[in-house]
Formats: sequence, structure tokens, C-alpha cells
Amino acid sequence: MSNNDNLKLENQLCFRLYSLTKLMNRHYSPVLKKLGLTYSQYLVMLVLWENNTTTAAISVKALGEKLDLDSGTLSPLLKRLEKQALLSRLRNSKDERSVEIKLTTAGCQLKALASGIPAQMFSVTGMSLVELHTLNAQLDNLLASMNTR
Amino acid sequence: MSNNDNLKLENQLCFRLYSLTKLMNRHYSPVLKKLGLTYSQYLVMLVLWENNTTTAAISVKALGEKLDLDSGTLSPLLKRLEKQALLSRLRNSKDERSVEIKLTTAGCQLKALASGIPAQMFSVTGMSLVELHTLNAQLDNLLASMNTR
DNA sequence: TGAAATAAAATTGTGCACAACTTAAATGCG
DNA sequence: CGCATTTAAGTTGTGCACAATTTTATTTCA
Repeated sequence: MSNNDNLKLENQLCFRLYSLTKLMNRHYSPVLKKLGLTYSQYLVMLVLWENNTTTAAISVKALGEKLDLDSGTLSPLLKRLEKQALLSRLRNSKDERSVEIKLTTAGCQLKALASGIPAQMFSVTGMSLVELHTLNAQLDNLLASMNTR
Repeated sequence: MSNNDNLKLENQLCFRLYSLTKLMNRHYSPVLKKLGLTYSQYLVMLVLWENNTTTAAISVKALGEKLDLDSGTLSPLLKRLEKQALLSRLRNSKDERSVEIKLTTAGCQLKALASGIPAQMFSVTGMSLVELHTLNAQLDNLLASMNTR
């Protein structure tokens, strides 16, 4: 590739990632709309569903670390999910700086409605399971590299 | 992978793409800030720099097709770039529905300041050129699949 | 102990991305 | 021709993402 081509749109990895993320979102949106969720809200619910009870709590801070999002993004998003009665937000009495997030019963129940989404989205990719795992591993490497430079 | 794991965050391709796109953006932002550009504005400039003159024009429509963005995103973004005197917006006299975008002299000149960005960002990925091309090809396949389902 | 430093959320402001809609212009076709 | 249809931009409203700042609580350590 000549130096003249470095700035061509078609040669940018970042543009492919950007386009794919938008395209992924467009495939998820109509499916998630049936659950009343946006894509980002779905990611939050995925974390909460991993401890699928109304008793387990996770702080906004820990949620932010898992999802790589700050309180500026999470605070209003969590308020919207609370308004939908999918989760509760409660100050930690041991440390009043922290806010603990718990699923409500409705939030727990929503998991069942989401159970078919991963398979449905996988079929949209047109990939085999092996290809998926290979790509996941490559992207993990790239994430690791870019997090340390 | 068991069915129980389908909804785990760590198993989602979409989350990797989402995280990578955000991470990519964070690497670009401080670099682009020196040019007074956001990441999306940079993508628009990449398209315009491919015909690096003040005479070539591209319609908002064509720009939207290249970048996969609609007028709701592009109209305000292009106004901001016009305010920065990097481009001009002019109704097409042959078809008054269309608005034609042209680089200004300053817009053309900015390309030189951006010339080192692709190499700089490539180094952040930690990949070899072969790895980059392989990944680009895989992502192109994925984009093609997801655009037809 | 108590002032300085650190930490967690929330708030404010900017700029996307996109759905839904409006406006104005061009096209098509009976 | 004339009217319905289509097309291109722009507008409005919602929800992120994130920088910068504020508020309140906790920790540190002289």
C-alpha cells in the first residue's frame, strides 16, 4: 500500500469497526425494542442477568468497569431502567458514596424473553461457530494491545 | 458453549466490536483534537481528501452512502465543518434538492497535518501489516453478510 | 484528630446516530 | 399538462459516550 493510500477511507480498520458496530446496533434495535431496551441498556441487563437474582447487588462503579462506561453514561441510563422497574438503585449503607444496583422481579423475568437473541444475532453474522471463536480471540488480542498503548 | 452461556457478556461478539470502537475513538480523539476534528468529522474529511481539490464536489447524499450516515447526522455535522471553514455547502443549481460539499483551501491544507495519523494509529494496534489485512478482509465479509440479512 | 487527598455518583454540556417528520424540489405518468 | 409519487435536506426529539465539573463521603497521615 502506497503512502498516498494511508488516508483512504477504504483502508481504515477503524471505519470497518465503526460501520460494523452501527450495523450490529441496527440488527439488535428492533429485537430489543420488543423488550423495551436500547442496546446499551441490554448490555447492562446482560451483566445483571449473570447473577440472576433480586438479591445480588453490583455497584455502579463495578458495572462501569465491566462495560467500560463512566457514571456520566451510566447514571442516566440506570435511572431509565429504574423507571421501567427493571432494577433498583440504592445507596450502600456501609459506604454512602456507592450506589448498588439490583434486579427487580420483572428484571429477572425479562431474561427469559432475551434468551433467543444471541442465536438470532449469530445467524445474522453468517459465520460458523469456529469462525466466531476465532474472530472473538483476534478482537480480544486487539483490545488488549490497544488498552496498553 | 452451553445454552446458559449465550447471554454472558464475555461471549458477545457485539460487545467486543462495541468496546473496540469506543477504544479506537479514545485513541483518535486526542490526535484529532489537534486538528479541531471529532472522529466522525475526520471520516467526512477522509472522503473529501480523496479528491483533494477545492473544485470537486460531492453531494450530502453521496457522502451519506459512503459513510452509511443519514442527513439527520450529516446536516449538523457539515454545518459545524462549514463554520470551521473547512468546507462549503452549496445548493446544486441543476437540482435544488441536492447540496454539494466542497473543500476550502484550509480544508485541503489540513490533509497534510493528518498524513501521519494512519501510521500512528496502526502502531497502537500492535498488529503486523499481514494481520491488519487479514482482519480487514474478515470484517469486510462480516459487513457484507450482515448487510444482506 | 483534622485537614488534605482520594473516591463514587451525579450533573452539565457537546456531538454524534437515528427514528420520525417536514419542507421543497424533481419526476413520472395518466 | 397536472397531480401523485419520489427524492434530498433539514428539523426535532431521544439516548448514548465522554470531558469537565460538582457534590458528598471516605481515607490518609502529619
